[in-house]
Amino acid sequence: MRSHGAGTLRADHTDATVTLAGWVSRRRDHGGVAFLDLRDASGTCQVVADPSASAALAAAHEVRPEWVLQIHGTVRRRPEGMENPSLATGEVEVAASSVTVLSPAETPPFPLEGGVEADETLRVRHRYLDLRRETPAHGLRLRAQITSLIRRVMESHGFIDVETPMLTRSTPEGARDFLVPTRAGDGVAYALPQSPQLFKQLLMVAGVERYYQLARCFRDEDLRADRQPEFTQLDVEASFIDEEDLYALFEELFATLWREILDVELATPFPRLSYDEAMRRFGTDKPDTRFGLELVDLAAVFADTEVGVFRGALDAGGVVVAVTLPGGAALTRKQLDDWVDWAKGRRAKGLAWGAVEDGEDGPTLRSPLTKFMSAAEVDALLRATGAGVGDLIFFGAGPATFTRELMGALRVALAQDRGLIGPGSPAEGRWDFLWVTDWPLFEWNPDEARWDPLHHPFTAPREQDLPHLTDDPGAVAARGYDLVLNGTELGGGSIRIHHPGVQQQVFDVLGITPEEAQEKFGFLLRGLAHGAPPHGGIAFGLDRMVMLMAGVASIRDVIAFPKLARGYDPMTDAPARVDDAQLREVGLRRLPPQ
RNA sequence: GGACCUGUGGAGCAGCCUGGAGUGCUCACCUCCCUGUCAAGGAGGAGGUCGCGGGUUCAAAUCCCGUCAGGUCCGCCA
Repeated sequence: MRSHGAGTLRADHTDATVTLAGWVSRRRDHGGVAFLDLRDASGTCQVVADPSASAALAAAHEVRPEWVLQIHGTVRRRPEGMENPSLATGEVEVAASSVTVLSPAETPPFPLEGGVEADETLRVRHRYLDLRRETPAHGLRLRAQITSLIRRVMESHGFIDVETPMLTRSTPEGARDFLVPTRAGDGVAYALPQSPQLFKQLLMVAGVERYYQLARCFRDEDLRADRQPEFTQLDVEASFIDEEDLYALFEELFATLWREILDVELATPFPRLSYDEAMRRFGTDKPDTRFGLELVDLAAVFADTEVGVFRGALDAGGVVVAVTLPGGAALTRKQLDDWVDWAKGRRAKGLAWGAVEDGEDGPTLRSPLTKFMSAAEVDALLRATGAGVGDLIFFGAGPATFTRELMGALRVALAQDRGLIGPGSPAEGRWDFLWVTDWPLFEWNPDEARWDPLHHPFTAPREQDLPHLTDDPGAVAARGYDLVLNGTELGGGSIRIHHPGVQQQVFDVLGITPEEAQEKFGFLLRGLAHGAPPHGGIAFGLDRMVMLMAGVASIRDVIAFPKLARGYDPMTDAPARVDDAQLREVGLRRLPPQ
């Protein structure tokens, strides 16, 4: 069928007789001579048809883009000056002796060549065409390279790939489950796994010691640019290890990936930041450290303030936090109002600001709040923030976590707005990996008036905090860790609880009774009682990883067949209505229309 | 569930603010011409429910209300 890949031909193939097969990407027909760019999985090569093979020329006149052809011909060097340096095969061309149409094609519904972005729905509906384009095709190949390397590195450390069930029961990740009713009927259903969490822990009980899997996971939640209802994790669990073993292993894995795929040498070990420090300095548990604009706590500056919103926040146990934007004093009133609106869009009551200007006796603050601030406060503020003339200070005041997260989001939005990150920015080419460590085990849920696990209920508490499980759950630190890259959470995990007793203590804090625990996770608890090794693990979002390495903005670009809003797939038209007979078989009945 | 943005021949856009004939651009498509192009070029041509519904108006792509679809974000989700 084919002797060579179109993209593999080089000057050393000169005079070789070749048979190519592939798609027409472009046709340039001059009447007496016609050029076809023939594309296959290996790349593209120019085919020339001229009157010396009149049947081939006649066929070349007829073909259209995306037709599938087989070409017989001879490789020859292009005439002097006709080389195309932008094509890998640009030194040569194939002189066609015959052109055979294997398959004609309809005109594509959107252009496949050139960088024009077609409508998302159209691209996904005709995904088999979209994947012929360079960017998505590259995404798929890059993904395969990454998974191949992952397997190589994991296996070199003795990890074995074990499959876990797709049809299982609800796992405690907290997201909505996809349910799979079955003809067992009577209101029972499987759930698709949100992650293989419990299975991998049981594999540790089983003595596997080193498990990994490129595991498909399912969560029935709303989509985002970096979130799909089904996604793939590099899922890992190991016995007789601690945090340091994991850090070293994955620093090696990522250094290998970046070296072999991107030709980038990562600095290891990766920096570490405690959760607490991340929240204080960056207002997020996944800090982007490629730029400054760090948060500054102003509690000391405004300890005795008469600024109402600051006073109120501090008296209520909250915080006052600043972000300084260098050169921001030049922002117009309209731009400032836009930032205030941006904050209100995130449920903030407001966003105060102050511009540092040149006064008669040194820098002064131009701000709606100035008249409530003493000269000493302004002075202390400028020292605390390091703001100088021409800079702008944004203030957030309110409950600690909410305010820090707001200002952290502001910090990132400002960086995007000012071109500190993104294409063409100084941050381009930077890969800021960091571990976030020392997470709290629990987080207070004020709506439900209870403690929730910050990670999941199987995360081990730090040994020395065990006594606090009963007297001060909020003070218990978890043996958890997240890996963050350029402000994106790549993955997270923890050392797990391997004592049934500790596990029940944690359930007690979470308000899970022994009966409930038995019902939901009895199989895990029974496992832990049969000689569980100390173990821990981690899971990484493969799609996000590939997305960042490919330099694309959406994980849809690195998934072969992605879904759109509300999990809709316009290609297969899924999810689709199920007929009544099928429903009856699985013991379900349609609700009457509302 | 909410906010914002988008919806105009097959594709990408402009037109909308300030209402007046489906008006324009680039690409694709069809026919013809053309022997060195690589985003080939030239001549001609076809192709429209301006997302949908309602309202205002002498008149709506344009203004108003509703609705649907997509995107981004918030909520949600590690």
